[in-house]
Amino acid sequence: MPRTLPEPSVDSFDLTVILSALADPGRRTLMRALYDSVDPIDCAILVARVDLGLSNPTISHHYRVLREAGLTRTVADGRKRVVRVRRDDMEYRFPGLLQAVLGAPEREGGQAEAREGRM
Amino acid sequence: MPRTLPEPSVDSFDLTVILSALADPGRRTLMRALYDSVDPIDCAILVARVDLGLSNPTISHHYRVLREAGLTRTVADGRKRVVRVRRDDMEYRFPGLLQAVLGAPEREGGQAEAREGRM
DNA sequence: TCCATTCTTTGACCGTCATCGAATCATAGA
DNA sequence: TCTATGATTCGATGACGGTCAAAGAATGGA
Repeated sequence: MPRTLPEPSVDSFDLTVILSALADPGRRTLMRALYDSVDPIDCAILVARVDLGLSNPTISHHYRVLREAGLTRTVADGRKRVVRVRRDDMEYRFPGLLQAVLGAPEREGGQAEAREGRM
Repeated sequence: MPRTLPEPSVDSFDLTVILSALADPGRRTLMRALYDSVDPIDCAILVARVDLGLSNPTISHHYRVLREAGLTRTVADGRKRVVRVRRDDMEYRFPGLLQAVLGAPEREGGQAEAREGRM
């Protein structure tokens, strides 16, 4: 029987907590991978895909931080953990934030970008 | 003679540094006051207006963090410090980020907001 | 030149955080 | 029931960050 792990209600989102959660590069990497996918993803598969180079306890810690900030929803089903971004809730409380944080390149010319106009 | 205090070039903006800078409530308060104003503001006047309840060294520290992240530009003229948001640079590197962070209410029903539709 | 004012830097303190190894827990399968 | 597997918790450690008091520039005025 799947059970949803503890998470804050959308009304109790805290911008400080959310920005602190997004301030970590590893957590942003997880968020981007989740953000690109519409469907929920198996935690283990996601981790294997992005390869953060961190230990299992640390990964688990990061998942928890994201979930307790309200950024993700995690459903435990047996030994499996399925996670997804709380898009609607985030959009309701902080419109455009996820797109601005996850959509922009980390550094100048990071990923494939438009790169036109403006000097 | 006015001199601009050291700041990063727009090409060396670091999302981790910027989000960390914005993760502090006091710094966000400063940023909002700056963001609402089009013209540069005298640091002392700004601080007096928002009243963070912090010591002078701490305020100075926060100003420095914002500046070194690339969020603000500070010009020293005599004993006066004039600061403003680097809107264009931020918009170029992280479009929509400042609006998303500074425009949304900190908590549910924080400031005067639309509050319509959506349950 | 000297003093008073204002901001910054320094140094220290303390709490928080990222990280890992080891131990613990929970579940699926034999 | 027993065991193997995957995730979490615990405990420790090192680093970072916010804060302030005290000391140190820098400036404007007497």
